[in-house]
Amino acid sequence: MAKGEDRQQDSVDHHVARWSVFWENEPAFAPEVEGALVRMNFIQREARRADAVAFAQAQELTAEDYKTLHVLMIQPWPIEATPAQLAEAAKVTRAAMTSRLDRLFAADLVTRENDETDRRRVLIRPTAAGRALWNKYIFEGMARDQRLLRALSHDELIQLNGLLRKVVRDLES
Amino acid sequence: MAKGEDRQQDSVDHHVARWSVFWENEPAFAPEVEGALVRMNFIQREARRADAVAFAQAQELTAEDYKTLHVLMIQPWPIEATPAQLAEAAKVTRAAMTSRLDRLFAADLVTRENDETDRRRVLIRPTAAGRALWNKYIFEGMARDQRLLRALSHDELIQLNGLLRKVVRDLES
DNA sequence: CCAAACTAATTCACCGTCTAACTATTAGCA
DNA sequence: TGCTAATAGTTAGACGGTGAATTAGTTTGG
Repeated sequence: MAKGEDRQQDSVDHHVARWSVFWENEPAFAPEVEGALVRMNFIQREARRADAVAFAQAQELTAEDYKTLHVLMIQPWPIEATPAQLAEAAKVTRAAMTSRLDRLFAADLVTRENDETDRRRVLIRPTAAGRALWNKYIFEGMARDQRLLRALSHDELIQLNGLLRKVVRDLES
Repeated sequence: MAKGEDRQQDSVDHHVARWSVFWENEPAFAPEVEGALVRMNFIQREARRADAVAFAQAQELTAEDYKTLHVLMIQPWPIEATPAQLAEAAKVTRAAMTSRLDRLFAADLVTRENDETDRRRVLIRPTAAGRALWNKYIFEGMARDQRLLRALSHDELIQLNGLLRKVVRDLES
């Protein structure tokens, strides 16, 4: 803003401009910080909404259950995982993963198998139907993601990842 | 990546690199798109987690209830709003807002008043205690947000907002 | 070698959200 | 005017998540 080139605004600019009136001389208020977080929130929300709509129409499975299937399919190990590994990958608690796996198991999309070398553990594997369903939706999901960020050129996407990567690295250290 | 300058990686780079093996020649798979979305998700999740921790320690109010108080305090109108307006600002359904307001009302942080000019409507106003509580937490929240994005310089934050603004404007149109 | 500590998966109670239905009130229009 | 449609807020029931407690199996150290 105020850079000679009169950049187009979004709704977040309006919100932040109004807040700035409250906290004009307040050092804790950083408009660029608040703006960036609100915008990321907006984009994420839109992504979840689009996913939910797609899976609601499909009727075959929920977005959550697809995500579970997805983290199972892209495990580093061939094609099996424990509930705990899946819970970590999907970023939910183990209790939540148990209930997700109940549904996938009931729909014959995964198998539960006792690990004989450590009998506390359970090994989850996708069935043929599970693999087929994942294949059916994986590319549609990617297409939705591309549509979401279609406003950015390839170079801009690389630039965006560069900035986000700095933040993530800092938070991970 | 592969630009002469050997940039530091984050965990998302590893995931995406592994996925790339699956979909090497698949045009629907855009590593920069998936990376950007996963990173935004990571950052948002971290923000929510930090907020939840802060309010759990405080014991006075949940992060959700604070957010409700917040959207009430920063309304464009002097300092009153209907449940519907608050629901839209907080991005939850009206039903969810009803239950949030029940809690705030029970804690004497807001008042409910019948609008005599349109008797379907209810006007919500913060009490003195509600205003005080908002004031108590607003700057801590801003400080958390700044800490979250501390890895970026001022210029980088402006750059980041420029990119995100493009995406948001596209999605809003 | 066995008790204590740890780990894996599950169950349970509770929470906050959502959708859909319902009540009350207002607006539109024949 | 009086009927219909739209709108504001709430309520009811289901869903998915969490954290704590439970059951079962494994590891560790005196």
